[in-house]
Amino acid sequence: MSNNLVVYNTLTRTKENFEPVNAPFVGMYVCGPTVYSDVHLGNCRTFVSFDLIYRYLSHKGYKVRYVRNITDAGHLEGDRDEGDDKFSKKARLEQLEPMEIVQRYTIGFHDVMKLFNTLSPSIEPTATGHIAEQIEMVKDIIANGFAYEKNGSVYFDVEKYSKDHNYTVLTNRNIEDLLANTRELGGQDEKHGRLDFALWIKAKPEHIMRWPSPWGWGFPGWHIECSAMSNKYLGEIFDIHGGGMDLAATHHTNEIAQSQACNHTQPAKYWMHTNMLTVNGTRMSKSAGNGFLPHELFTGNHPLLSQGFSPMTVRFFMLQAHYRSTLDFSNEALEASDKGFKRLMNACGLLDKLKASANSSIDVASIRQACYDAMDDDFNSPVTIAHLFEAARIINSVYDGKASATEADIDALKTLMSDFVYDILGLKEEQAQTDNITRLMEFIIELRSEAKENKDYATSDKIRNGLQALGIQLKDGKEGTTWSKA
RNA sequence: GGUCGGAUGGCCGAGUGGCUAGGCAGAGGUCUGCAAAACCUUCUACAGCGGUUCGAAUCCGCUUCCGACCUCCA
Repeated sequence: MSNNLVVYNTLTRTKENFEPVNAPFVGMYVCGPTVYSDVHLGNCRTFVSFDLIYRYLSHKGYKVRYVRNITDAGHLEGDRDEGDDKFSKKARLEQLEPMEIVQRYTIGFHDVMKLFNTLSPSIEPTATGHIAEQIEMVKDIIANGFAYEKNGSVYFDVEKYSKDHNYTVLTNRNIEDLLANTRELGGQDEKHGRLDFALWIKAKPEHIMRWPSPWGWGFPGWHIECSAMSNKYLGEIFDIHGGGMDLAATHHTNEIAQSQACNHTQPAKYWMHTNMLTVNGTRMSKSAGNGFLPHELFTGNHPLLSQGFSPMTVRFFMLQAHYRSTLDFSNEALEASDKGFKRLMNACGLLDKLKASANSSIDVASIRQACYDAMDDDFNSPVTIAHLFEAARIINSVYDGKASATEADIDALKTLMSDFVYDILGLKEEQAQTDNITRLMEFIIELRSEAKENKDYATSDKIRNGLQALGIQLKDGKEGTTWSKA
């Protein structure tokens, strides 16, 4: 495995050489979804981005343990550590058990991830499955003097922590400014300081999701689950901790404080944050109500869309932007990606039909190297894709007889596309063609060819136009006719 | 208000001191029974104003505009 990879680390705000704590093993923790409603495209972008990272690290030979949690408890409506648990609230609204909510949306999440062709994480732990670990961690933090219990709840003492540690290490903010600008606390608040956050929350009588603890019946605060589970499965220090950029300021900042207070070490060596998907320049989010749901996108059933876009088109669209850039979601941009994606996949489909020559007029090795260079530069998928389009152009040229490739060149092209398009970018043919359809099309094309040879263009055009209407495009080339889905 | 990040051609989106990003759209051409596809050629850029430099989209300063975070949110 070559060791040229650089990754952008939010901790240092620079690109750093990627040097795993314990190579060739890599531990990667990504904050997963809160399963109280459908995932929207913005959520999906983050998971597609980390899927790319997971795939590339694996391709380079690292043995990656990829942990992505499911948050199924403890996520409150507001971050003031009061108000409703999201699951309890949703359960009341829909007259269901909280765990029915969790089950429904967890399955929905997995279905969507599968459509986007993301690989499953190595471990997908749930918050409710790790209550004991969270309680243990809270106990340790109390024992270390960085948390206090008040009326059955436990809070993290941020001001005390910040005396010896850099609480805002991720966001580089000034703690005094934070103190000055944080909202006023409610009058009944139990916290010592206004930046303090809950590690454990006492359950109110009507609260359904509750567990026994040394401090009474309650439930864990949102941030502690990730600290406890990453610690359990990846150790006190692991390589990559990731999530959406929106999590950096609060969730990840608090995770670092918790781990530091418990284990005396920062949990992750590299913090990676993916940028937001926007709609008309504004962040797509659940609360803003501008979220696209995957099925709205696939069916085109949305006011901003003229047509449906397939999951692979959307994945390709996402990969055409760098993961740290915002990506603006629009019908026009998706249409462009749709066509580009089809062009790339069409070239891949021609690979088996290329004829080898004795001479070569192409240079595959330099394209392969350029793809690696791009991916090594903080997973720059858009540049990688640009180089793959160069490969596609070459494949088309060879197919047209306008460039020549040796047997070795063709093998190299096949390997290149297999490695980068399928394995690393995680793209795939939209629908595997069944043998029957392939044979059927061969038969139809043969009939049409006969009509053409007889100069019966009325028949040949009727066949072509009829297929066009069914969404199948015929293309007459020098080597015969090929077809694809329009 | 505080912190941070942006502003690239018709659209999306890379790029960071000198060398074509790429995709889509547009124009011309080759091929073709005609199409489509493909291939070749080609037109639209670097928010504004200063500064540094032999040279800046790229570095610095200011201005304008936009966004994110500071409330749950990937």
